[in-house]
Amino acid sequence: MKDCGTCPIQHRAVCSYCDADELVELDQIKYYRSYDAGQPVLWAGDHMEFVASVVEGIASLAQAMEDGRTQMVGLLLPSDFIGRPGRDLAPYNVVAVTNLTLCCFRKKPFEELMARTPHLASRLLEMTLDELDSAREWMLLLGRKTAHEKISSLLAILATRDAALRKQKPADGAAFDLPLTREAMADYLGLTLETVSRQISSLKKRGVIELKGKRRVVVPDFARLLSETGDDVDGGMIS
Amino acid sequence: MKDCGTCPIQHRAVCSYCDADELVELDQIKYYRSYDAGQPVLWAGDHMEFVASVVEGIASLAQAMEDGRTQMVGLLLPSDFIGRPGRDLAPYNVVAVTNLTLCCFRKKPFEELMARTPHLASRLLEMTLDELDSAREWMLLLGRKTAHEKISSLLAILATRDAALRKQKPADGAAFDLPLTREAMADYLGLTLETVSRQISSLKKRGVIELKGKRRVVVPDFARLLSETGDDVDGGMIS
DNA sequence: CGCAGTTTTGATGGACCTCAAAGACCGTGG
DNA sequence: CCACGGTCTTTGAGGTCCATCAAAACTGCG
Repeated sequence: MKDCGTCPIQHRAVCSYCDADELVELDQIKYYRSYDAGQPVLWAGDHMEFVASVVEGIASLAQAMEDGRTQMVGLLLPSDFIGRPGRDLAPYNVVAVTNLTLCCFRKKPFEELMARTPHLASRLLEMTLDELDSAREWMLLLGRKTAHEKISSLLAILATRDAALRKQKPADGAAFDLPLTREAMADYLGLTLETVSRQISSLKKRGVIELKGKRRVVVPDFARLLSETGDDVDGGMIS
Repeated sequence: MKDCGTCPIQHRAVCSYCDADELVELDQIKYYRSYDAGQPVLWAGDHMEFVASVVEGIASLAQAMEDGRTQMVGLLLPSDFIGRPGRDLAPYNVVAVTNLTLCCFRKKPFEELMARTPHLASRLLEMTLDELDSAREWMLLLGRKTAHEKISSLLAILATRDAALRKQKPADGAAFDLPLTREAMADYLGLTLETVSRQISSLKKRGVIELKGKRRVVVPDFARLLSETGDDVDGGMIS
């Protein structure tokens, strides 16, 4: 049980608007839980006895069809929220992509607390609206972008987010880890893993990116990468 | 200015949890506004001076790329909400698909009211979570379904929603209007209008649907239609 | 009727999927 | 240390679904 005062996501999580009293209440119903990379957190249809904030690591939210086709519908990063007040059954599969630490809240008391304090509810509304925006952004990618643009967009987003973690803008020469396997990227982008691999090879061959080892990506010219995404060079990204 | 007491969406709209006092306050900041089919409501980047509920008709929410590729990211039906408290600029194009009536609230006072009353905020949270679910459902369709399954899914959803309007389950022989042009369907499904047309012709030829005139669709065997969507026959649809 | 917008249908090509095999990486155990 | 298996990745060859280009048919309307 970690202390909220040293929590790395305290300023962005669902509890970020809470005052000291509310944090005390939350403290009483929370517990930490960890998962190794690859482990499932929830299966679609599971009964959920908690809601949670991602403290560290990355989780994926995915839907599967009966024949095995899979579409990732969200990447859960530190401070993102898992679960929905008022809902019992998990609608999607949640899997730990990297080693993962969650700050879980027992669902029932969390819902009661939410009904009593507007701080939790209003922050959750903000976060949900943000997620809706990124889901819609992703719909454009899935429906209208080429394989080439899809990969470039994903890399641009990962680079941007990685820079944001250090409170910077993505710069030329920026390097970041690629936390996803080819298959996970394919499931996120609505492609096959072979196509993902080919497009990455092509970006590498054309000098848009460089690979240091298998997991580290270097972007020598960020504007060049952006120009491959199909988005407006300036705007495009909302979040 | 219509009376809330006779409003057709009073039990589902953002104001559905409001008590009489709150409705009085809302009444003072609201106004009706109508659009003909095809008319734009908002362009991406516009300054928004109102938020609104759809009272009657259908609007589309769409993103466009510079080269003209367009992806619809939402269909706004009666009781759906337009706009986001706390945001100034419209992120998407909103267009009236059919004749459309909105119940608009001046944005600033609406935000103030929302900060004061949890009723509005909690209903909006619910609605936003529902929209997030359908956006994610749509991501699976866009990323992983075939053209064939996409069209079938759209028709199944339209049939289901139409039945829900009369508080029924979709039944064999159910008929409904197709409010979208081929192009609008294509933009929603991430296809070209030619592909949409061909798939509809194929469904018609195989007897899965019948067309009465140009706009009316009859579904002789609803289970048959569902089996063409690629979804679980039973569950699949969340909303 | 003639015209503009929408829809249908046809022919062709290309982007991406599928199937297949080889190569890289990594931990384990002999 | 190297062999070995497992997982992930790359690369290749071929096929298919859907986009593209093009034109005809249909619809509604002045």
